[in-house]
Amino acid sequence: MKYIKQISAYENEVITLKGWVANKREGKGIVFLVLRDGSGFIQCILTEEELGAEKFEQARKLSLESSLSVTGKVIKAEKQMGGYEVQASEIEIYQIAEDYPIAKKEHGVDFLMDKRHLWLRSKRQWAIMRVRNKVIYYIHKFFQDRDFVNFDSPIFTGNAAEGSTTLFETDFYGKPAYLAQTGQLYAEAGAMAQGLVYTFGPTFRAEKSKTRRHLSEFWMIEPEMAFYDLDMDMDLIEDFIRTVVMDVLDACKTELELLGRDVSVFDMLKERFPRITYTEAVKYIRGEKEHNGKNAIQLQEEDLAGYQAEIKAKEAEIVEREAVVNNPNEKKGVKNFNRNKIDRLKAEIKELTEKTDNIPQWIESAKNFKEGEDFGGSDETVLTRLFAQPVMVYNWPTPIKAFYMKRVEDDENFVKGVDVLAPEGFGEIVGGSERETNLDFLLERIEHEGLNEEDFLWYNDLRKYGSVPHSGFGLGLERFICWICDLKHIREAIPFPRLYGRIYP
RNA sequence: UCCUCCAUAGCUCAGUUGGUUAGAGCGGUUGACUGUUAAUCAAUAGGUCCCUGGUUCGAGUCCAGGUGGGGGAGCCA
Repeated sequence: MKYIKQISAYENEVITLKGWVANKREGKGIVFLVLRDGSGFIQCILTEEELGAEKFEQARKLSLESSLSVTGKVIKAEKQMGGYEVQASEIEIYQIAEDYPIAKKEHGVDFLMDKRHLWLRSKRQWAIMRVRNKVIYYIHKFFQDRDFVNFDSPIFTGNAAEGSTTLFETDFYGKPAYLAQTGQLYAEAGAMAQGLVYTFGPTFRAEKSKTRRHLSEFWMIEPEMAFYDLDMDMDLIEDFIRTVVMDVLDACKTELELLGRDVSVFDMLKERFPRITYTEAVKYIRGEKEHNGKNAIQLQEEDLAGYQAEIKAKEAEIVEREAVVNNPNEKKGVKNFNRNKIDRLKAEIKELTEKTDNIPQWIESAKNFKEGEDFGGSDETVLTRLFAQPVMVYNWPTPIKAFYMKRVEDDENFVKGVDVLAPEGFGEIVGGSERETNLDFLLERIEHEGLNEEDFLWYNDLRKYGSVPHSGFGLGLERFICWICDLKHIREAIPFPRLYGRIYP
């Protein structure tokens, strides 16, 4: 069996490929077929001359997503994606597909989400899933290369690990149980047994969030390291992000090109990531402190003006193109082309308008940011806009962070947590901390959070039997993929997204 | 839970200050065209205008409530 991915090895040879019709165009006596086999896409040329009248007639009947095998000669074709095409001498049809619902035309998200099981076949989704696969592989490789042990945490848990988030409740032999929102506490037990561990599994949050950054079910990677302090933790995070991203860029050149991802933005990863304290970050957000002569508030205002100018330009273009469409002497093809362009421009304007509607609120909230609050999505965007690299914000106010984070020496108002914010507005991709080892402090925080102390007896044991400084972090897989692929919405980063109000398919 | 926008053909969308028979493109079907890359030409089929109620001589259009969805806030990875 031969696959499209290896096509270059078979130049001028006759091979057989098996796959599906991704696209088709016809002329008299000739059919152009884009075949996809999962490993890639290739154009096949089916002519009446080569196939004979009967087979050619079958070929003409091939609908989108029909399954077939194509036997033919591999020919170099510079113009084609992948550089080759197949001159077919024989075809064997498995099935002529029914009318395929996903057309070549653009579709709305709601429609595509209902057809997610088919949407996954589209080029763009295909590329994203391939990148996801490599991201997963290189994350494992990163940790395995450094002798971390993959350590699975349970999915059913008897308690909420962090008081704030809403969890999915389920019935566990008559007792209430929750789907895990994090594996971290269990990873800590693992680190005390293995030294260096990482979990890699699904987590669940029942937040009624409707944003492009949230999923109800997502995959998280949580390393936990014995004898690591916060600085060592941050060193590892930086090494981790740099290594995995570089590996993936190298392994997924075709896919990222297909996605139109500008990979040059990742050159900055070679430089050290900025590390700033929460207190400094607040000053940047409010526009009180500048970085390289750039002020966060001004940047937002410039962005807003930029978007508004873009909208005006697109509106002007629509007027021009509408004139073409309304010209009775213009050719039909030209009119259609312009009509399509207008459709797309309108969609783009809609998106830009959403941004321009939001930015003023964001600026307001940034200006009025109160010290001690957590960052909102917009505050993160404002902050990351100042730096090329991912930004590490550390030493957070105690009340807004989880109970298990270690207090900063001599200042109980702050804890040794770190959030890593991805550039380009992709938001928080990593959250980590050094863990509290003082049992009294822990008990105090557990009580303060309103958590049930009995649920944490086992966790507290870790502080009684050979307690050591230790740290870890959590990476949201889908957010990481969004950043690497430049995805607008997190729902594209996972095969079957589970989000508020959606469980089908 | 709150703010905001939206719902018309299989899909993407028009639909004027409320007015007679609701439109276009794509896709489908049929035919014409040897090399196309969402761009040829022609013909043709295709509608519970999201639901319920109201205003009106008359509602796709206005009003109220509901349902579903997009974006954002909160919360978070």
